Amino acid sequence: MLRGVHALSMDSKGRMAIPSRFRDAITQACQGELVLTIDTEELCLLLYPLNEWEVIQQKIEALPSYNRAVRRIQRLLIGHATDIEMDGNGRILVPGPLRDHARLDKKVVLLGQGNKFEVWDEQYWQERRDAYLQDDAMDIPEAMQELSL
Amino acid sequence: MLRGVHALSMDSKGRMAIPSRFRDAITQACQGELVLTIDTEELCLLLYPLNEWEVIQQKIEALPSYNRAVRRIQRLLIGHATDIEMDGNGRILVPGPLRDHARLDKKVVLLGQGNKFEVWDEQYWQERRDAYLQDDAMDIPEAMQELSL
DNA sequence: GGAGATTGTGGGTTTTTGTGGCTAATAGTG
DNA sequence: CACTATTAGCCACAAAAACCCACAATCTCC
Repeated sequence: MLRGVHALSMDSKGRMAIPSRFRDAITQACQGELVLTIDTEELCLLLYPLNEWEVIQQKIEALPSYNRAVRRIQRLLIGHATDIEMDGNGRILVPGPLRDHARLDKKVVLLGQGNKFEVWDEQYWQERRDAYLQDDAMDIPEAMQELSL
Repeated sequence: MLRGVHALSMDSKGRMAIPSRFRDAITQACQGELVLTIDTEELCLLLYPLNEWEVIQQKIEALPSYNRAVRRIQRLLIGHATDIEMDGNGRILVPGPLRDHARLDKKVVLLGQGNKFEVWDEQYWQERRDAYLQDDAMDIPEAMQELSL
C-alpha cells in the first residue's frame, strides 16, 4: 500500500531516490521493475510497480477502441509508459521526455496513491494542493455521500 | 473507543506522546502502527490505528477515478497518509510536512473521535471550538432529525 | 501527607537514508 | 573504428530519523 507525501530531489541526471520504506515492498512485488507514464488529467507522472501496471494496461486495452476518449487515453497512457528499474541505491532514472512533460525541476514530490505513486514538481504540487483544499464545494457523487471517515 | 481532549506538547523534533491510557489498546489493535493524514475541511490532522485506516482507504480507492471530487479526496487523504509507529516511550513523530499543514506549534491537542484522533494546534483548536459553540443555527440533515441524546 | 510508581518531556548518540559527485560501461553517430 | 553523449554503478558525505537513557511532574496507594 503506497501512501504519503515524500519531498525528494532529483540530481542533475534526473535520478530520484525511492523512499527506503517502500524499497523492500517494491523489490518483493516486482523485483524493482516499475512503469512510469503520464497522467492524462494533471501535470504529473504515474509510477506503477510492474505487476500493478499490467492489470491497468489490460483494462485499458480491453476498452472499445472506436471511442475517441478511449483512443485518447490509450495513446497517452500506454504510449508514454516506460519501463524503469531501481538501481543499487534504490534510485530511478526519469527519462528526459517525461521529466519535461511534468516540468520536473530539482525539487519533486512523490505522492502515494494506493497502487501507484504520482510524481509532481514540488512547487506545482503545492499550488494544486492548495487549490484542492479550498475547493471544498464540489458536487459530491452519490458513491461518496455515505462515506464516513 | 477513542475520546476526550488531551493537551500535549511537541518537542523540538516534532514528537508527541500518546496518552498512556490508549497505548495498550493501540498496541493490541494494530501493534502500535498508526496512520496520520490531513483533514480535508479543517486545519487539523487525523490519526488512525492502521486497521481502522485500511478500511477507509479501501473505500476511497474503490471510488471511480475519473470523478473530480473523488480525485480530490484521494489526493488529499491518501496522498498525505503517512505510516507512523509508536516509539519505546509511546511517542509518535509527526512528519514535517504534516506539522506545517496543521500549523502545529509546541502546544497541541489530541481529540478523541471514536475510531480516530484529531490533532490540533492548541490555540487554533480553542478558536474553532468557540466558533462551533456559537454556531448553533445550522441546517440539520435528515439523519440527525431523529437523534436523541 | 509521603513514598513509590507511572507518565510526559528533553537531550545525546548511533544508525539509517537521501544526495552529490566520480568513474566505468554502453550505445549512438559520423 | 574512433569519439561523444548518455547511462549505470559505486563511494562518501551530511542530514534526519530511530533509539536509548535520564529527569521531572503527576498520580496512586498506603
